Amino acid sequence: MKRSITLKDIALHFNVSISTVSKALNDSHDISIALKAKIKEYARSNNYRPNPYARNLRKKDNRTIGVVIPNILNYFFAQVFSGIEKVANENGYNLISCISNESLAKEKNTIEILERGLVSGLLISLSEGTEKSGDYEHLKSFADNGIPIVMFDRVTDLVACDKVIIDDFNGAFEATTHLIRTGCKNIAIISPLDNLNIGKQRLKGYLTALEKNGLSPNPNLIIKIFEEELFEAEVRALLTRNRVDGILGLEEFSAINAMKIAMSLGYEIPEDLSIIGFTNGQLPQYVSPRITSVSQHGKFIGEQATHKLIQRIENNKEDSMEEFSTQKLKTSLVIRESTKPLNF
Amino acid sequence: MKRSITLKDIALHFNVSISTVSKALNDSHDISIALKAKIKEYARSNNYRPNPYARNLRKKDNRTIGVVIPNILNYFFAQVFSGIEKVANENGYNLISCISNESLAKEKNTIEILERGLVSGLLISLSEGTEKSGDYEHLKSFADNGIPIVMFDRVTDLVACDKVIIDDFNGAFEATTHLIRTGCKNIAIISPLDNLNIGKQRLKGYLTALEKNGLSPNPNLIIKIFEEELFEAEVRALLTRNRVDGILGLEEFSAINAMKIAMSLGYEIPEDLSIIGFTNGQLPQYVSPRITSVSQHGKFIGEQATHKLIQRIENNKEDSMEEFSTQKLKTSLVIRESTKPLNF
DNA sequence: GTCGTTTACTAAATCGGTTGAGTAAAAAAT
DNA sequence: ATTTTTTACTCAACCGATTTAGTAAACGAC
Repeated sequence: MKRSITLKDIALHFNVSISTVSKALNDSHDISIALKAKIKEYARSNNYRPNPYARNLRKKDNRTIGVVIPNILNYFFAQVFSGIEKVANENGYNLISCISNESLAKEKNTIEILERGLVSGLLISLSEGTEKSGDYEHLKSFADNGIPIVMFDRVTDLVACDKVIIDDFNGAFEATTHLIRTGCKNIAIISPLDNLNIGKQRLKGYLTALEKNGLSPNPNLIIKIFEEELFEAEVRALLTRNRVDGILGLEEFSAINAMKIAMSLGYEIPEDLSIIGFTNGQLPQYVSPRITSVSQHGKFIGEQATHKLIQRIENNKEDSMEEFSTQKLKTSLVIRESTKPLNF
Repeated sequence: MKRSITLKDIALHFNVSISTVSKALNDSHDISIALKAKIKEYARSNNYRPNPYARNLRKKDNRTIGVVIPNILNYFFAQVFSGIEKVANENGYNLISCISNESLAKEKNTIEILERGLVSGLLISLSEGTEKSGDYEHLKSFADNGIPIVMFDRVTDLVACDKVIIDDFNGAFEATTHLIRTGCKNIAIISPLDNLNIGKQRLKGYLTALEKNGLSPNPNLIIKIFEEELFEAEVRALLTRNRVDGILGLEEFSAINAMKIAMSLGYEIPEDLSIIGFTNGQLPQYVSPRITSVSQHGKFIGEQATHKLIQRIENNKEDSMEEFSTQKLKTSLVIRESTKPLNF
C-alpha cells in the first residue's frame, strides 16, 4: 500500500509548519496569498487529498449519509435510491448503503454499526420485520445520539423524525374511485402489505372510496396475502367463488399476477375485469394489456428525503430546533389499458 | 449531538489508564481476567462502540468497500448489488456506493473521493462513457495506491486487477446456435452495447455461431443502436426491409421492444420470428410471449467479485503477491416461449 | 535472600488532520 | 519616534483509538 501524501509532506517541502499548510489549503486569511497559491498548486499537482478519517476525527462533519433500504430488487426502492444518490452527490455527500432484506435483525445490526459516528444522517424505509414487530428502539436510540433521521415511504409515528411519504390513502382512494367511475361494482383488493402501515392506509382509502360511492365492502373481496406461495390459490379462489369486476393490487406484482391468473380463467381485461396496481415500475408498461397504475414517483421521494436530511444535518450545527415535518407527496394515476374508458 | 462514550470515559470510571481499557476490550493477555470481564461488561452495558474514524486513522483496516455501478435502475446491476451486499455483510464490511450514471466524469469524481483511504477495496463495473473514452487513468492511479480493485461485468484489459465476468462470447454463441437449431436462417442481432466490450464479445459470439453453422452474416441484419430514440425506426426498418426469422437482443430491452414492434407488424412469435434476449430480469418472464433469455446470474457475479475482493484485501496485508485472475462465469439459456421447440 | 520472570498495568507516541492561542516582524497610526 | 495594529506564521492541544516500551509488584527458583 503506497503511502499517500499528507500535510506533513507538504510542510516539509516548503519548510513551513503543518498548520500553515492546513490553513493554506483551507484558504485561511492567516496565510499570505503568495504562499497559499504555492501550497495549493503543489497540493494539486501532487494529488493531495485530506485523509477523511483524520478530518472526521476532529470535525464532526463527515459528509456521509447512511441509507437503509428493505430490498434493492424492488424497482420502487431502486428508483428512490437513484433519487437519493443524485441529491447526495450534488451536495458532496457519500452514501453508506445497507439492505435490510425486510429483516428487523439485519436492520438493527446495520443501525448499530452506523450509530457510532460513521454517518451524519440516516435515510431509512422500515423493513417489514420491523413494522411487524413494532420494535423501534434501535431507531430511537439512534435519534437520541442527535443524528438526524429521515424516514421515507415506510414510516412510523413512534419515532420522532422527519418523514417523506406518499399519500397512500388518497392513492388508493383515487384508484378505487376510478374503478367505480368506469363501471366496476364488485371491486376486490389484494394486499400482500397488511403487515405494513402503507398497506393499511391503502386499504382504508379503498374502503372509504367504496363507502363514498354507496358501495358496501364485501369481506370476501378483501384478500390479505401473507405468504407468497399462497398467492395463486387465494386469487384463483377469489375469482372463481365471487363475482369480481375490478381489482386493486397494492403493489406491482399482485396486480400483474392477478391479471395473469384472471386471463388464464378466461376473463377479458378490461371488459370483464379492470385492474389497477400500485407502484409504477417497468412491468406494468410491458405486460399486455398494459396496467393502469398508481405512480409513487420513487425518485422524487428519494430526492425530497435527501434534501430534507441534508438541511437537517446542516442546521443541526446551528442548533436550530426546527419541528419535525412529514411531507406527504401526491400519487398520480397513470391510466392504461387494464381499465375501461371513463365515458362508458 | 449527544457525545457517545469513549475509552476515556471507561478508563475514568474504573480509574485505570486508557490503554488498559483498549487492551481489555481487545482481549489482550496483558490485562487480568477479572478486570477484562468488568471492563467488557461495563462497555457492553453502556453500548460502547469504538469510533471508526479514530480506529481507522491508526489501523489501516477500515472494513469498507467502495462500489461503483453504472445504473441501479438496471435490474442486472441491482442483482449484482444484492450479491455484493450479501457477501460484504457476511464478512462485516460496509459499502460505500456510488452510481456513475454511465458517465466518465462522475466515475472519475467518485474514484477520486474514494481514493484517499475511504475504502480498502473497490468493486466497479465501467461506465459506458469510460469504455467509450478509453480513459482508465483514474483506475490505474487508484490501483497504484495499492488498494485492490475487482472489476465485474464491464471490464478492461488495460487495468491490471481481478475481474469477474460472464462468458459473453459463449452466451451469444449458444443463443445464436439455439436459434439456428430451432430452424432460424436469417438471424438479426440488435446491439445497443457496441460501445462496450461486452457488446463486442457478444457480437463475435453471434458471428462465430453463424459461421460454424455455415451461415454467412448479413450486414443488414446487424443493427447497432447508439441512441435510444432511433431504436424503433431502426428495428422497424430491419423488419420491413429484410427477411428476418430470428433476433438476438443484446440486453433485455432490445429483445422486448423488438418483439413488441414485430408483433405490431403482424409477426407471430415464435412461428414467424424467434427472439432471444440477454439479461434475465423480471420483464422477459412477464411479457407475452415470455422471452427466452441468456441468464447472467447477476447476484452470483456480485458474490464472486466481493469474495475475491475481500480475499485480496486480507491477503494484501500479508503482502502475498498473488497473480490477478479473471473469473469467467457461464451463462445459461432459459428457454421460454419466444423460441420454437428444438425438435421442429 | 538474591536474581530472574511473570503479571498487570501505565506512559507516551502515533495516525493526519483542525484550531485557538501565541509571537515576531512589518505596517500604520499618533 | 513610539505605540498600536496588522500580517503571517508557528506551537501545541485535541479528536479517539492502537501499540510499543517501560515499570512496579508479585512470584518462583536456587
